[in-house]
Amino acid sequence: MSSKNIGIKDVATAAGVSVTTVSHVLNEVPHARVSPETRNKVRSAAEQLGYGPNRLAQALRRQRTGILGVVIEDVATTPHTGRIILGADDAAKARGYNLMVINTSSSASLESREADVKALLDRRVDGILYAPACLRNVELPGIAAGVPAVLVNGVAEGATVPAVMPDEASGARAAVQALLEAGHTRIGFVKATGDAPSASRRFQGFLAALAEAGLDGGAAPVESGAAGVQGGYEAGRRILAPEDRADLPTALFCHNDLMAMGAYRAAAELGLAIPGDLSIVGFGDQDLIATSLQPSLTTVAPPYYGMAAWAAGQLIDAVEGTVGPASTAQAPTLLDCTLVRRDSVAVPRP
Amino acid sequence: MSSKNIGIKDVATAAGVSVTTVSHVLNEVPHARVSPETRNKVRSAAEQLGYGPNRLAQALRRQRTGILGVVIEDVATTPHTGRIILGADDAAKARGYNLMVINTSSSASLESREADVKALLDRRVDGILYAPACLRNVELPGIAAGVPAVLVNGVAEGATVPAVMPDEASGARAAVQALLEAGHTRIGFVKATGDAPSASRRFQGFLAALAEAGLDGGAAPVESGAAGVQGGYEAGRRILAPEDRADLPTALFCHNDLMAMGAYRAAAELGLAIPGDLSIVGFGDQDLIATSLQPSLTTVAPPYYGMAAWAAGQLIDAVEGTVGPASTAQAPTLLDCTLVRRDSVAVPRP
DNA sequence: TTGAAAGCGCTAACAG
DNA sequence: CTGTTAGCGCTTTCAA
Repeated sequence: MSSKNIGIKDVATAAGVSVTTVSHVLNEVPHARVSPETRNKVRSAAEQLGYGPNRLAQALRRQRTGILGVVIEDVATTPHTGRIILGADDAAKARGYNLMVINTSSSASLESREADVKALLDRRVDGILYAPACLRNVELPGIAAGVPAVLVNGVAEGATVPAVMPDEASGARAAVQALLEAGHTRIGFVKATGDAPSASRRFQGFLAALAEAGLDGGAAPVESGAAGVQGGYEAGRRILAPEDRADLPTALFCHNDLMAMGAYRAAAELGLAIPGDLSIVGFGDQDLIATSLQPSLTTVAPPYYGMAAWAAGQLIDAVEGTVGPASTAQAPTLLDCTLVRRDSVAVPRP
Repeated sequence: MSSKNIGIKDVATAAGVSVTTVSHVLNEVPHARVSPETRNKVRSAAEQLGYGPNRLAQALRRQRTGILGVVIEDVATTPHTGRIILGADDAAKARGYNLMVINTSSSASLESREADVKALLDRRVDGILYAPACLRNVELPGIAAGVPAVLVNGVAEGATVPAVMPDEASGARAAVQALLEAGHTRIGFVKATGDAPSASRRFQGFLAALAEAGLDGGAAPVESGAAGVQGGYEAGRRILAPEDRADLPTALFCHNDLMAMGAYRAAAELGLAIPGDLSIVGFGDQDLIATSLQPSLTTVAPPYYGMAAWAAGQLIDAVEGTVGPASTAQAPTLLDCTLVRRDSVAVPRP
C-alpha cells in the first residue's frame, strides 16, 4: 500500500503545483502561505497516490534521521530488555522517531562495543540510548561524535553522560512501609552478599523505613546469601529458624525476586504459610517469577519502561534543541519504583 | 571518533584523487582498475581522517538501506523477544545490516499494526521480520509494498508469507526419548486445555515417542489444565494421586515450563521427591523459571535464536537476489528444538 | 587507469 | 501565494 515509487514530484504534477508547494503543505511549514484550496488539492493528491515521504531523502537533506540508536548489552539474557525497548519505542513513536536496536556484549572488549556504536553512528542516528546489562558503572564506548547519549539503568565511568536509574532506596522503603501498614513490626531482610551498590541501597531503604516508623533497624534480623534462589533459601532458613522461636519475624523483605523465591521454599519447609504466617516482599518484578509463585509475590518494580521513555525524551529534546546542555546533569536522575501488590502480604497473626 | 563531517570528498582531496576513485577503492568495485599505489593512498587518507561512509547517502543512491525492519508484538511481555532480536542482529551484523525494531500490539486493530509497518516502509527497510506474540495464525498487516517479509514463530493467514516455526512435535519426542533412555516406562503428560495447535503438536510428539518405543500411548496418564502454573498443579495432582497408587507414573512431560512448575508443587505436596521419585521435563526453556526451580528443570528449548537468524538470512538473500521467489515456500519451515538437560530427570526407582 | 557529471528524493533559500 | 534551483553525500554511467 505505502509509497514504493511515487515521490513528491508525482504528487506535484497530480495536484498541478510545484514540488515546493507540496513540500510546504505536507510539512506544514510555518511561514509558507498557501491557499486552502491548494492545500486540499495537494492533500488529496497525496492521499490518492498513497504517497509516503522517503524518510531517507528527508534525513539526508535535513541532516536528521529521526532515528534513535539503542545499544543493549546482552539483549537475550537481560529480562527487562523488552520493557526498555517498549518505553523507548513509545516515547520515540510519539514524536515521529524510530529505534535502531543493536546488541552488544557486556563481556566483550571495549573495541567491539565501540564498533557496535560506530555502526549506529554511520547510520547517522540522532542520539544513543545505552542500556547496560546490569546496574553498574559502565565503561562507555566513545560516543564522542557529537550525538547526544543517555545511559539507562547504569552510570558512566566519570559521569560523562547523563543517566537514569531506579530509586532503589525509596523503592525498598515503599516495600517495607507496605509491611508496616499491614501491621508488621518484626521484619527481616534477606540481603545479597557482595558490595554491589544495589545491595546496600536496598538495605539502606529498609533501615530508613524502619527508622521512620520508630523501629530499631539494628535489631532486625538480617541474613545474606548469593543473589539467587539458593542464596535466598539459605538466608531465609537462617532467619526463620532462629534459636529463639519467639524472635521469629512475621515478614521478610528480600533483595530480589529470586531470593524471595528461595525464601518461599525455606518457609514451606519450616511449615510457615505465606502470607498467613509470614509475609514476603521481593524486588525486581520479574513477572514470570512473581506471578508464578504461589501465592503471587508482592514486589517492587523498577521503572524500566519509564527510564527508557525518559531517556528517549531527553535525547529527542537534545536533538531538537528544546533543551540546552543543562541536561548534562552530573548526578544520575532517579525514577521511582512502584510497589506491585499481589498476594504475599497479609496482616500478621495476632 | 567516527565520521562526523568528513566525507568522501575530503578523502579525495587528501589523497589527491577524484571522488570516483575513492568510491571505487573503498567499495572494492570489481571492474574498477585502480593502481595499487592509488589504492593505498586512498586507504590511508580515509583511515587518517577517520572516514566512515554516510550510510544514508549510500542508501539513497543505491536504493537499498541495509536495514531490516523487525516488528515485535508485545515486546515487553513476550519472554523470548531478547533471543529473537539477538538472532536477527547476529545474522544481520554478519552481512552489514542493522535492525530497526518496532513494537506493535497483538490486540490492536489491524490498522494500527499497519501504521507500524508503514513507518518501517517509509524508512525504506529492505525487508521485514514479523514476530507474533505467540505461535498463532497471524492476520498480517499488508506488507505488499514489495519488500520481502518473513514470519517468525507464527504462520500467516492464507500463507502469503514464508514462515519459520519450532518443530514442536520433534521437540516433544526428544523430551520423551530422554525419559525413555533414563529407563522410564510409565510417563504421564500434562496437557494444556484448548485447541491451540501447540497443545496438540506437543501431545502428538509425546504419543509418537511412546509408540516408537513400543509403549501404549493410549494407556499413558494424561490430564489437562490451563496453560499456567495453577493448571499444571491441578493436572499434576490428578495424575499423581490416582485411585490406584500402583499406576503412578515415574515421569511427567509437561506442556510448558509454567505447568511443570505447577507439577513440582503437586509432587511436593504428595511427598514425591524430584527427580528421585518423579522425573519431570518441561517445554519452553523460560530460563528464569527453569533455572530457578529446585531441582533445575530439564526442558525443551524452542529455537528462537535460530528462527530469527534464519529469517534474517532469508530476507537478506531475497534482497540481494541470491535467491529467487522459490523461497516463498508454502509450508512453514520447521527448526529443531533442543533438549536442555538439567537436574529434573533421573533413573526411576526400581 | 582515472575523472566529470548526473542524479537518488527531498528541503530550503531565494525569486517571482 | 507559488515556482526555480541548489544541494545533502554518495554511486555510477560514460568519456577521457
